[in-house]
Amino acid sequence: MKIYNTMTRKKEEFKPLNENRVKMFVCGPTVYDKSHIGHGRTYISFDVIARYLKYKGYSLFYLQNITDIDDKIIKRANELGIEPLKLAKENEELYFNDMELLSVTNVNFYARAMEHLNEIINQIQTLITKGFAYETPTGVYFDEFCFEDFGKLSNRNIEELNVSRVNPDPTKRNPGDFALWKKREEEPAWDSPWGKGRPGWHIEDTAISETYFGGQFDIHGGGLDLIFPHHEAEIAQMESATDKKPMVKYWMHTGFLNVGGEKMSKSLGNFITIEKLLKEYDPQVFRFFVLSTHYRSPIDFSDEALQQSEKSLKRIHKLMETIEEHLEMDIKQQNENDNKYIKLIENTGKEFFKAMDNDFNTPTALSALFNFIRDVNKGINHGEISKNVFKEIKLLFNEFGYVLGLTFSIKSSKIDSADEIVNILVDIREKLRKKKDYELADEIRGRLKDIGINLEDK
RNA sequence: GCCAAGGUAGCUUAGAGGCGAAGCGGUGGACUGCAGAUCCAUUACACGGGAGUUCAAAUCUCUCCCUUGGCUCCA
Repeated sequence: MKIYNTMTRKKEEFKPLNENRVKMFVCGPTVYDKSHIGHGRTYISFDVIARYLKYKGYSLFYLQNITDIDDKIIKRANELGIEPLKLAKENEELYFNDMELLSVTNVNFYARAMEHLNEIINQIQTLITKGFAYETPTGVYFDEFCFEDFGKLSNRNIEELNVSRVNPDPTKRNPGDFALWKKREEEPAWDSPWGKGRPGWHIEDTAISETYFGGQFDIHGGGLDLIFPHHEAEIAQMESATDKKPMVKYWMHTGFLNVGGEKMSKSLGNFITIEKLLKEYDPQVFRFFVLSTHYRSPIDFSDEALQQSEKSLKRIHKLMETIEEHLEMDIKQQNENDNKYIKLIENTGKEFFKAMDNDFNTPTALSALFNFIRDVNKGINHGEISKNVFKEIKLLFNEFGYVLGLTFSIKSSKIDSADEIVNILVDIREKLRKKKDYELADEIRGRLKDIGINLEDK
């Protein structure tokens, strides 16, 4: 299996540090607002990565942090007139809820920054003791020039990063030095050896990952936007604090989600929350949409694209439905074509997993799946498929479904769950059709359509 | 300016030296009282321009053009 490593900018053979144990850390959200579809993209991608690692037999521990205190949270909480931690808690719950709806279910542990204050303080203390960090009247800062590798992940050089900065804090040694601890008197603030204040942005992740993983782990992931400065700072902190290099064996970053070709932002008015998305689309449709593009590529969100995904997904569902029907029918348990189809099933599996092995290439995996669907449909039309083969096909789709986090089984149609009154109308219409009274039958269909109920004859 | 990712059929996306991909759409057909849905078949000069390397290039090299993102917080 190969994974693209942002550090080396190429695909590398995946070998965990410790036999088949895999430690994966992915940067979680700052819970100052509802989550948006960009979060959805990133966490769906890592969910599939997690699923596939498990499927391959790795013993995975997937850790994610939750940033529950920072300037944005405080600002927003002040605007709303509530406690910052309360705001964080509320948004965190919404986040969990969104993730569950999107079938993002493989994080083993969520670590909140505020529940790791001791670890954060300890790590800062270590950095000061070892001479990487220094205290000033405004806070504790990391001295970038003490870490010679600074910039290695984002491919920048430290001199350039330290020339022009707008209004750098004059107490800092270098303009680019970043805060580990911000001294603040006003609430919310916590006690520390350097007085009251709160942690800087980058330190929580390394304090948390060191706590649960030690100084080194296999995979660190996040959105593309986190490479600089966030991940760069993490490397500097962790490798300086522990002296272990490299901190992370494989750095993985997901591409951006754009809306209508533009970056999603509140000022552009194209900001879409997951909550809003799910009012219009089935979560599975969004998931399929995300998986139809490679995780590192940018993906452009639009209604057209989502509708296209909806149709594609339906093609899969339809086949599953047809298979269920055939399993209930009186057809042969096996037949002379079985070998041919068993082989087809095997080859499809191979192709699918080969694509997944190649840096989690879900679009190619899906194209193997659709080729398979075409061949199976053809087989069904020719009456070539036996019950045994149908069962095998079902098993294969279950496997695919597990890895992708998609449910391929049939959904109850809207008619099934419709009101009894609608069912009565449908029954009457059936009788009219048998009597060939199409005029009245069509009127019923037409009027049901007017109120949003579509009837489709078998 | 610096760093990064791109330009592939009408659209959305894979692929990365040789065997012309997937989905959506278009067209034709099957099915249907009709419509729809579904299925099958088919379609498309596909690889931004130019030069080079090679027996062979969408894939490698050079060059030019264009797009997007980052360089302050951001998944």
